[in-house]
Amino acid sequence: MLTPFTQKVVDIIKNIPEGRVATYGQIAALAGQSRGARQVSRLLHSMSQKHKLPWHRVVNVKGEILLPPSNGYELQKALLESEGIVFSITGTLDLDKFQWEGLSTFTATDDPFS
DNA sequence: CCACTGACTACTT
DNA sequence: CAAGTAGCCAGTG
Repeated sequence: MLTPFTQKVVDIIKNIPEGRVATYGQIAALAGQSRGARQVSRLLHSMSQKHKLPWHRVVNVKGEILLPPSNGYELQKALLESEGIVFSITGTLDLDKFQWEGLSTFTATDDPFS
């Protein structure tokens, strides 16, 4: 049995639109845990396999990939670039441009079904 | 059930 | 600006 928090995190991640990214802390906050960033990361690890989550759209608050080059960094970077995300020379991406607002400012923009 | 671990973040030095 | 510290809490054995 998983907690409601977990369910919500999964749902939120599944709702991240292509070409956008969200931070762990942001997702945690949307799920009701303003301090649950670490749990989000854990959930990503555990649930992504079972729920087929777009874990590559989740980055840290600096807009950079956390994973070490030997464990998926390049994969995530490639996936994000294929969705339109552009990385700067420092290996980070522009959160000002690509960070998902989380259903607040977008609302009807990318919600054709709902 | 208890203890350990961890794709984090914010604050402080 | 870089490094250190504390808080957070669900999964797994």
